[in-house]
Amino acid sequence: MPELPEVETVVRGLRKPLIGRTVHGIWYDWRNTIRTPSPDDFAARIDGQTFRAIDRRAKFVLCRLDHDILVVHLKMTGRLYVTDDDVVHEADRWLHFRAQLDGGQQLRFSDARKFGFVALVRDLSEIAARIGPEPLEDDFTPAVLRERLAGHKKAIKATLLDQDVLAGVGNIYADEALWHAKIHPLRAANGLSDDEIMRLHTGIRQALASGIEREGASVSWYRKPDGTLGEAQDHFAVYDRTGKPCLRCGTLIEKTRVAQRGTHYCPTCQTLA
DNA sequence: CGGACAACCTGGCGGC
DNA sequence: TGCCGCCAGGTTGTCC
Repeated sequence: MPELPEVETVVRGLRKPLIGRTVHGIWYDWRNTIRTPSPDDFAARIDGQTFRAIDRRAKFVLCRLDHDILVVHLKMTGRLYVTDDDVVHEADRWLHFRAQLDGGQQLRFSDARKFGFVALVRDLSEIAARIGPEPLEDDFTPAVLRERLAGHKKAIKATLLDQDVLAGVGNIYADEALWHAKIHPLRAANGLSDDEIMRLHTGIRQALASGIEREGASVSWYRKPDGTLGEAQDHFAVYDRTGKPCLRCGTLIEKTRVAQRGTHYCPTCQTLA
């Protein structure tokens, strides 16, 4: 599911039900779901801690407890939600982790593909050493983008997906941002003109802001914490629009592969030369 | 360093 | 209906 807009939507939806709640025990059924520390240490450490704040960094959900951070990565199919103890949730079919809360509620993590994980750390750097700048922060300027792209001569699409270069952009929003900027996904990252970098900077922020505004893209697995669909997919310019007309010029959108990822673009608006 | 590719896993979908 | 191959929003590690 989850790129920056989807994770941001999850974070916003979890604040109200989670902040102020205290953990009283955990349950899990898949060893790899708890990345660190060991399940026994995890259980002992989290017990009795209260959720104080919920934030996002890149695609990580950061649940700030009294002494630790409960970090959750949703990867492709992760879902994170709070329900009453006795509620059977539609996503429980793939439930792998649960934290019992006071007040008769539970924080649940479900993940059909089991790529996602939860972790308990003092600092995010323990599991993610280098993460690029947050593209929606005020200090992310075109100059910062130019500096981040310098030295990367591989395809701009692949570079945008690199979380060390820039935080939070994934396959959907990379395609959308490049369409907005009228840049071909195979252009060299360090070969963009100043004007193109300006357009890409705008395109990245526009694509991500639009995604957040629509509360994420429910292409297949993603749901908001309340279980309902996001609406960003109804406003894509190129992603999942193969064979449909470009919203700018009418040319049919094409799909190819860049960095082993499905890549959608307009062959007229986004050229290599 | 870059690029290709496999791994980690499962589910959904289209085609036959 | 059943089976098969392919695809999927992410990340990491390996090999050349």
